[in-house]
Amino acid sequence: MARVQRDGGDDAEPTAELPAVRDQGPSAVNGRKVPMAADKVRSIPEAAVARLAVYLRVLSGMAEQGAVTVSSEELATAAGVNSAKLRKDLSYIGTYGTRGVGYEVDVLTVEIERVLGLTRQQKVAVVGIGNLGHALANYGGFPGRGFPVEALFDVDPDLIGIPVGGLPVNHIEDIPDICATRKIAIGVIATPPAAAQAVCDRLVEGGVHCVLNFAPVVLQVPGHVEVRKVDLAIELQILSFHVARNAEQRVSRRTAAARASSNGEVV
Amino acid sequence: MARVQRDGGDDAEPTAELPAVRDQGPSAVNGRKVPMAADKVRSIPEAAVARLAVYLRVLSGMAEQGAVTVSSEELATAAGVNSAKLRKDLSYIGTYGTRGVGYEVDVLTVEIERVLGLTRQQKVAVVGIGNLGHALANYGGFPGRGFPVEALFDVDPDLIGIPVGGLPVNHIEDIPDICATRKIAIGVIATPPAAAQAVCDRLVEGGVHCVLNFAPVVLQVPGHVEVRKVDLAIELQILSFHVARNAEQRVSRRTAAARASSNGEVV
DNA sequence: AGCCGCTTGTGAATGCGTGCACAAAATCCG
DNA sequence: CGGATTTTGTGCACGCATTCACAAGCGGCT
Repeated sequence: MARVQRDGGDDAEPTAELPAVRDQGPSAVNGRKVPMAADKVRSIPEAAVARLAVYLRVLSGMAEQGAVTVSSEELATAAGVNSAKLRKDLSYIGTYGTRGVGYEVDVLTVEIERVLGLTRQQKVAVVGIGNLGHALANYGGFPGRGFPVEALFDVDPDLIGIPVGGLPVNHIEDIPDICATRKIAIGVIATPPAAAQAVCDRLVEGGVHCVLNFAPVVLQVPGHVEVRKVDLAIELQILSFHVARNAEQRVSRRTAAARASSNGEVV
Repeated sequence: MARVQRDGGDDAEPTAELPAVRDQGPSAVNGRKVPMAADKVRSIPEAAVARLAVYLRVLSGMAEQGAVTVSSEELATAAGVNSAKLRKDLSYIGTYGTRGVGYEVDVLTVEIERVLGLTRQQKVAVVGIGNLGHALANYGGFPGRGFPVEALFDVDPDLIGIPVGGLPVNHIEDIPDICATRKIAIGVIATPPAAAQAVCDRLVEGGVHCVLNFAPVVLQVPGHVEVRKVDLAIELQILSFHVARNAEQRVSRRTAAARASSNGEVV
């Protein structure tokens, strides 16, 4: 049966609790610090993972400017969070800071990359070479390099074989085969909404476990598949909500002010 | 002073408490329903707003298929959430359901649209007419119509004046003027990261209160400006994290299985 | 009319994430 | 070498969001 798309919230997975992931001898092999992190990985909150990615980008910017160490305060303001949150986020992946000093930029970079799985390259396939798909394909390895685009798909016969961003477009029918043989890890869906579910099914069939969905539909996927969605319309509508809310507050403030002034009060 | 980008989480606003949203005559069928909702609007959790937008889309799909009423259960599964959450989300905007029956599709649609501020059209400007900006400009009023793109900007002199999606491209310098005169409500930043902050400042200068940022930078904006960001790289890295996590679990499960089998246990 | 079954709306409980505040640690300096 | 200073790491408390579970309410059926 098809499970429902998980979207930053419901954790009701069949992963159960499984508190016994760690090996029996807990302190048996204490020499290294890595195994602890390996245990901890499972417990990093999703929100923290997203922020880790932000820290990583900020760090790379700092490294370019020759920074060697960075304090939690600096890094936090640069990333737009408060320092306590940053430190807690970092504590999920281990303790790589030096008290009284800060963090070594390159150490932290490497550790975050490791936790995010960026040491291995994740191959990406883009499906739907329309306006958006075109843009994605031309991103060329995607920012931060580590996500090479290794397959493109579309239904349009006129597009098949045409190279986009240096890669020929294949037909959607070939998704399962090509994804399987090229070991695609992440599928990006940039098709019209009507086609998205079918495309997604083919991706899953091809062994893709992670999907980034730009189509405005709720995808149904088996439980082991991770879906993230990026939805333009929804982002705009959220902003619209804030516009409306602010306009409303402004109105009510104005009426309140009017009322107050008619009462002779000072605003 | 520049406030930091808020990003789906910190709600530390002066929203106060105001617990009782009074519940006078429920079935009193007071001619208007607007005022009550107007009070409530402020207290809708951000996460719920995002889901309301999803419900809206699902509802419009159902309306097209001729559905008149829908139960919370149906709507919930179609939207990929559980029904309790859906009902609570809807309860934030009022009580428009009929017990024992469900919700009228069109009533619910209208009410959600009203809360999200979609009754008024929000004018959009797109800055940065590269691959992505091109795609955005060609979206043509954006999905769900209600977000007309009314201005395009870029630095490239070769692009100035060229119509993209039926709209001429203006120079970035003119952002403040044009946004102000055309009453742009939402600015979309699709520039390279280096230019994003300057563009954002100009948008704010032009009176834009809401920004949708595609550039991989943390924007600094004054407190009254709402920023939402869509970051490809971060989405991919989050997926990458899940790939790594799953791979790891699979490995540890395998080693566990190996250990178990070597112990003669049955897995 | 009155009962029955169905579905909503919501109080209460639970869980999770955030922010605070402080102890622990490390460096620097006298 | 010891104290002052700085900054990390984290226990704790708070608040928000999710989920549960059930009473309230409505339509249909007899």
